[in-house]
Amino acid sequence: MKSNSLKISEIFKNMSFSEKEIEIITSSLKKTTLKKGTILIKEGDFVDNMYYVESGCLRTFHIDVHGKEHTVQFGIKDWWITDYTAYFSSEKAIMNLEILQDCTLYALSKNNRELLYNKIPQIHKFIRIKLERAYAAFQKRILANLSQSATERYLEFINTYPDIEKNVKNYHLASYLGITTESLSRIRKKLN
Amino acid sequence: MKSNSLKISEIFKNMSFSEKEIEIITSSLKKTTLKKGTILIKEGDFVDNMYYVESGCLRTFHIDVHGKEHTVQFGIKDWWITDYTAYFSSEKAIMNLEILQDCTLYALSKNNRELLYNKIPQIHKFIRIKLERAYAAFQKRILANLSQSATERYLEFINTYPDIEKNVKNYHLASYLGITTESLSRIRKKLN
DNA sequence: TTAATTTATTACCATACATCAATTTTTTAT
DNA sequence: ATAAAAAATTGATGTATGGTAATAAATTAA
Repeated sequence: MKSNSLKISEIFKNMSFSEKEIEIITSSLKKTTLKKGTILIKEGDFVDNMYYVESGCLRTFHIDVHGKEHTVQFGIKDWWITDYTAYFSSEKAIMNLEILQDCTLYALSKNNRELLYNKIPQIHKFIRIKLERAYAAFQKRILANLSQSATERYLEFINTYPDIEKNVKNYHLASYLGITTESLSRIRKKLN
Repeated sequence: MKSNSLKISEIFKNMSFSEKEIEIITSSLKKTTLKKGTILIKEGDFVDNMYYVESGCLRTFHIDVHGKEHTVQFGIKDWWITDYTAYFSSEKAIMNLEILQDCTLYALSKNNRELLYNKIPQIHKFIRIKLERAYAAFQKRILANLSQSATERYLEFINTYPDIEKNVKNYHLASYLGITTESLSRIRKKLN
C-alpha cells in the first residue's frame, strides 16, 4: 500500500491528498502490465478507460479508407492516453491503441473518473489543466503540419520527444509525421 | 438585466443558475462589439481573455517564419475562441485573432474565470466538457490533415461548417486547409 | 458611378513527396 | 545458429500541390 501511494503522488503531481483520498484514488486506478504488440483498444470498441503510462511506449492510430495507418499520438512515461473522442463522447472508437514496448499502465474508467470528480473535487482542476495542455500541444501540431516541411517536422519531433524515436518503428513515426516510410528513410539519409 | 440573463442562459446551455449566480456570471462577462478587420489579439500580446461569440465571424491565425498565414481556428455563433495556448499558459500569443465579420463577443478574463470556478463550481465541469469536445475536434482535424487530399478536406469543411464558408475569404479557408488560394481555386473549378 | 484596391482565377512550370519494385538489413522464431 | 519474417533502404517514375505572373472579377472608396 505504501508503495502504491508513492505511485499516486507521481501520477497526480503537485497535489496533496489526505490518507483517505489516497485510498479512494488507489482503488480507482487499476494497474495492468501489457506485452509489446497488444492491441488494447480496437476500432469499433467502446472505450471505458483512459490510461496513465508508468513505463513503456504505446500509440493510438487510425486506419483510413485506403487502409493506411495514421499515428495520432504516442504515449510514454507520465502521459495519459486513450481514444479520447470515444472516451469522452461514449461513441465507438475510431482509433486503435497499440503497445509498442512492454507497458505498465494505470487504467481510470469513466465511472471511476466521475467518482473522483465528486469525491475529490480538486482532481477536476488537475484534469482540466492536463486537457488544456493537450489542447495546446494539438494546436502546435496542427500548425506544424500546416507550415513545415516533412524534414522540419521530423527534426522538431526528435528534438521534442527524443525518448520516443528509439522505441518506435520507422513507419510508426512516418505515419505520425504524415509521410511514407520511404520518405522518412530519404530524409534521414539526407541529414547524415 | 432581464435581457442579459437571457444571454447567459444561451452561453451556458443546459445549466441552471440561481438569481445570484446569474448576477455573478453577468458581471464576469464583458460584452464588446467589434468591426470587421479589427485585430483583437496580436502575436506577442499577453492574452487575458477568451471570447464567446454571440454573432459575427472571426479567426485565429499564425504567421510562420516565411511570412505565410495559417488559420488555426474559425469562430462563429456559440463558439469560444482565443489563443488558448497563450491564455492557458500565460505565455505571449503566437497567434493573431482577427474579426472577419462584425462581431458581438463576451469576454471572460482569466481572473473572472477563476472567480467563476470558485463561486460556481458547476462551471468547472461545463468548461471541461467544452475542452473535451475541442480536443476531439482537433484530433479529427489532425487525422483529416494526415489522411485526406485537399479536395476531400475542402468538401468535409464546407459540409461540416456551411455557415463559415460564406463569411470568409478564399485565402482564409485555403490557409485553414493547408493549401494555397490558387489550389483552392482549382479545386473549386474541378468540382463544378 | 467610376476609379482604386483587393481578391480570385488561370496558365505554365517547379518541387516535395508518393508509389512501385527490388534489395539489404534487422528482428524474431525455431 | 540458422532460417524465416519483418522492416528499412534505394532507385525509377508519377502526381498533387506550390510558385510565379498575368488577367479577370469583386469589393470598397470617392
